[in-house]
Amino acid sequence: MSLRAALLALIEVRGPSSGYDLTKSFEGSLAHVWQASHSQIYPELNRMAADGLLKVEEEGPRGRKTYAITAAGQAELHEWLTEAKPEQRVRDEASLRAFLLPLLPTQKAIELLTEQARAAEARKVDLEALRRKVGESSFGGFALERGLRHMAAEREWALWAIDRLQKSEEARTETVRTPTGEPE
Amino acid sequence: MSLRAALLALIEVRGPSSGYDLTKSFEGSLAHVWQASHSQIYPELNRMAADGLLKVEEEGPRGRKTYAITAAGQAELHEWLTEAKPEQRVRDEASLRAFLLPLLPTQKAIELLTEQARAAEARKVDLEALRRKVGESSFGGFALERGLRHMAAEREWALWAIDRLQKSEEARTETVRTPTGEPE
DNA sequence: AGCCGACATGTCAATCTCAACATGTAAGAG
DNA sequence: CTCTTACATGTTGAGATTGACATGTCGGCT
Repeated sequence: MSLRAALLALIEVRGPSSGYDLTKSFEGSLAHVWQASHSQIYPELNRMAADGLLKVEEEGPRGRKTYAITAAGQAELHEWLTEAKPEQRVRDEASLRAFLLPLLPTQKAIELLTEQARAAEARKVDLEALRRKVGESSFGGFALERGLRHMAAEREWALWAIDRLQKSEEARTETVRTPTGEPE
Repeated sequence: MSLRAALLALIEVRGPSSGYDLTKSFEGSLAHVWQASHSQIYPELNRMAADGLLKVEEEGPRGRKTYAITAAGQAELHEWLTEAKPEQRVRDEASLRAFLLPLLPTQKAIELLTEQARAAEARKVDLEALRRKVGESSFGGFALERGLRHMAAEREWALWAIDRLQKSEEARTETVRTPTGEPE
């Protein structure tokens, strides 16, 4: 359902568009939040036209078909935006990896977390650059800010986890050195 | 690949388990990070056994089959945990909704964001309760902390977005009331 | 004229996921 | 003995997604 909503929304804001245009849009800033390639988009546009949500407004050169949103399409989009209950479940490889982290030896876990903190920081820098480029209040601005905040949270979590692992490792080493009682 | 990794990891930490056991595990705290139902788990276990990652250790009453991890399975798990590059792409309905937020009239957007902030807070409270229940350093502890931080970020983002929308709405109303120059 | 890159649309097979359908056993309560 | 609940394992059909295959056009450069 999300692909439909995304396509309806894109056509709503861009005006009548071809599958090719929409594919390009999915390669732009939208790629940060949802991905779809032409092999998914073209069939979906055909289905949506068959369902009356879109209509082929114009057939141009090179077989180009321009889809426009219909009243039914606008209704469907509005319905999705306001009524449809958002999918709550997370299914995120990063979450799963965080869950399974204790399976790794401390040192290896710290290495991975360090890399992850670095990656989150890099992604944050990218998003900041994107914001400077597209301006404060461009279309995807809310999503951009959201991404930034989540990346910051991710990075801080990784640093917290590293710290925790290091402390427990120190405690362990200490215990080994002086198994009982005070040192010396 | 993630389902395989999750199943291998569960069997690694739980010891030999049946599909039924593993299905129950997916209904527990693991459900916060990854979901799988028995209709996905049973066939996957069979494939993994065929691939030599698991072996049927024991057949019990009621057709119960207990799967144990093999050396190849342990190798595969270790490989996934340490070598496999994590999937970076996000495909998250919440992100898409954030992206499309400007399509809504300000008031409606504020309503939805308010609900979202509430939902994030509720989820945060749930996770805190879970942590109190299972203890500080239980198996999923890192993922739990990560979830908490992301929920906090989500809530703060929603509040920020509400504030921003309210300010732009006030500015708009103000402009309407006094189209040019100073009031009065 | 020939070639290349961008434009433009499709199909297909494989994989993942979900909800629904389907079947049967064992244990305990009444 | 019957009923219910938990145990236990499947299959199947539909939808989502990906990567590879496939085809053809148009404009500009050499």
